[in-house]
Amino acid sequence: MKQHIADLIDSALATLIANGTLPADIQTNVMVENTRDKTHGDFASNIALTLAKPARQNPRQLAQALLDALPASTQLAKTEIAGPGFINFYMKADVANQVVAAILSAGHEYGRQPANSAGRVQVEFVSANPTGPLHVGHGRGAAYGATVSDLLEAAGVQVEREYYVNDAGRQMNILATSVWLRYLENGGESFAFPSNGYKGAYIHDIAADLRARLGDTLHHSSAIVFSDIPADEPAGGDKEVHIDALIERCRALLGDDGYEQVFSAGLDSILSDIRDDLGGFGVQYQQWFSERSLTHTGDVDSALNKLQEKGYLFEEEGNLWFRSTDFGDDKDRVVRRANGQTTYFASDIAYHMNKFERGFDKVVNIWGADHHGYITRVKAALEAMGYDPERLVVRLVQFAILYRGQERVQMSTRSGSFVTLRELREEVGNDACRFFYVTRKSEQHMDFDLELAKSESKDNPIYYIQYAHARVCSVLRKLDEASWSWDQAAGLANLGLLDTEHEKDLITKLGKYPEVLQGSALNYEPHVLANYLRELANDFHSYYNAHKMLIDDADLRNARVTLSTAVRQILANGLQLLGVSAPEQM
RNA sequence: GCGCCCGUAGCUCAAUCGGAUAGAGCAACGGCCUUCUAAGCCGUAGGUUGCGGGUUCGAUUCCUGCCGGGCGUACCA
Repeated sequence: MKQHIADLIDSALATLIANGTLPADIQTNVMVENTRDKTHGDFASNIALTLAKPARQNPRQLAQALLDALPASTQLAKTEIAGPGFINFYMKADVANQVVAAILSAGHEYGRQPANSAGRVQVEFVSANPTGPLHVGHGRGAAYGATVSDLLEAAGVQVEREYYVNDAGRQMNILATSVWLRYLENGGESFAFPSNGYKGAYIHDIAADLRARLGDTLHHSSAIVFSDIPADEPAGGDKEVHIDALIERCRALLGDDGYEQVFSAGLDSILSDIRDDLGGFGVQYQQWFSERSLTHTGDVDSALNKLQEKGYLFEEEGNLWFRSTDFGDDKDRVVRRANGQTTYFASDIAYHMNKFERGFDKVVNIWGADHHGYITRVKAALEAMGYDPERLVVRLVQFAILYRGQERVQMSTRSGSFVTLRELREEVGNDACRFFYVTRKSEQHMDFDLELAKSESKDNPIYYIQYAHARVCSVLRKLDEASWSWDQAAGLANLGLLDTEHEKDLITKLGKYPEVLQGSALNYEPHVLANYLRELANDFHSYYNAHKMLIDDADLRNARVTLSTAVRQILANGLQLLGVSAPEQM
């Protein structure tokens, strides 16, 4: 419809240029938008306002000239000039009503673009370090990433969802050492657990499993383990030095094979827990990408070689640096330390090279807001390697602050006193979790109120929307129980009877769903769809309250029930995209 | 210090890539159940969009300077 109106305006503009009203070289950019206020019609164009200056004409007069030159259309009911020079367009009712038939005929597919019609995109999200269970902060990234992925898929994009597993580096070594120390405790040793170690209960579980599987093959006495280890912080030492020394001791005593057994026991257990957790949250991945694999496959070396060839690496004090300042970064970055160890950033460069080599049209990274400092340097590396950095899209997700009533819940992974995503899901339910997380713009800070998410009342927007869906189902059940009949074909034929404000508003709202979905997807903004569903539910509740559907007048009854089922279809489609169930009864 | 994000009703947040009178929900106040689910609906009130300039027909939106908050500024991952 927008396109149709734009074509009409283009035609009118051509006429005005031909008859000399407008200069031949004028720049025209026709924009047709939805009106915010229905007293302004269904669609509006600001074309007369934008052309007023270059054409040196009064905008309202120009608008009138355009209307005089506008070709006749069978779809428009009327046009008018309003305000400073807007042209408002009113659709004929039967044109607007066609959306109901379109929705019922397409059903679940309504609003979706044909699969794989809009390119191929990778979405990487969550990618939390596998050092412990996911906590509520990760939940927002999970819900956001999953929803954005599903929305893109609905927009016709072929989506590959990926989790980058940070299974390399010091934190993982701290984890392995923590597991081993608990294993030793489990075998009867007693000592002060390092203040910088992982103290969660899950470490005990992993250690117990390890002992059950391997017996005491990894056992050493605490006297040997702690001999000559620098003091921990509570004893007046440095906790970092302390834990690093323990890591080295662990490696030395266990050897490569033994250490690997402990290491992978921790990694495998936590990773499978994360997988299970996300699966339960309705979040699926096509790919779990291991950071360690980048070293094994040689991707890290080849990425560094690539930068070397292009002349962006230099050595200083034994370290190998990437000259990222050539691409707008604040300072250059180390990619390989003097001791030969490559840095995390080097893995990141290799990983992004790997992503780009896989040929996606776009690569979307969903990162926690604390990673925003990395955007510049990663894009710098991509550009240096000869890739187009514009193909990398980074969306930052701000942290969600959890409240229990008025009280703020504190979180800390290391101390083990955090609230896990799993606990949150069990407490408030998956539907409320998924919905609450995406109901705000991702870059907005967000307060997640547990009490509100749990409440089964109208305060809780998710119940409100689900209830609208259930209400339509309820009407159909009543229809069955009573002696009423319902004929969808007759309903569609009688949509012209729906002339109340409530009904016209509902139909208008339904007509906007495809572009809401499209805009929500392409801008990575699920909250737009969430808000739309809230509004649609609101319109339906108002309608339901004002007019009875189960009435004697068969034509009107058929029309109203038919409209209601179209609303139900859109609610179901939208909720499914948000990862929320659409219950038939509540 | 520098960089990025944010600042909108008492609270939590919108505002369709510059549009018309800045909108919802909570909370407050007043109404609506003999009627398809009151898990709902209707109404009232609530604003100098942090502050000051600038750009133009028109600014919450773009530019600039302040104020306030968050994050970052690693040879950590």
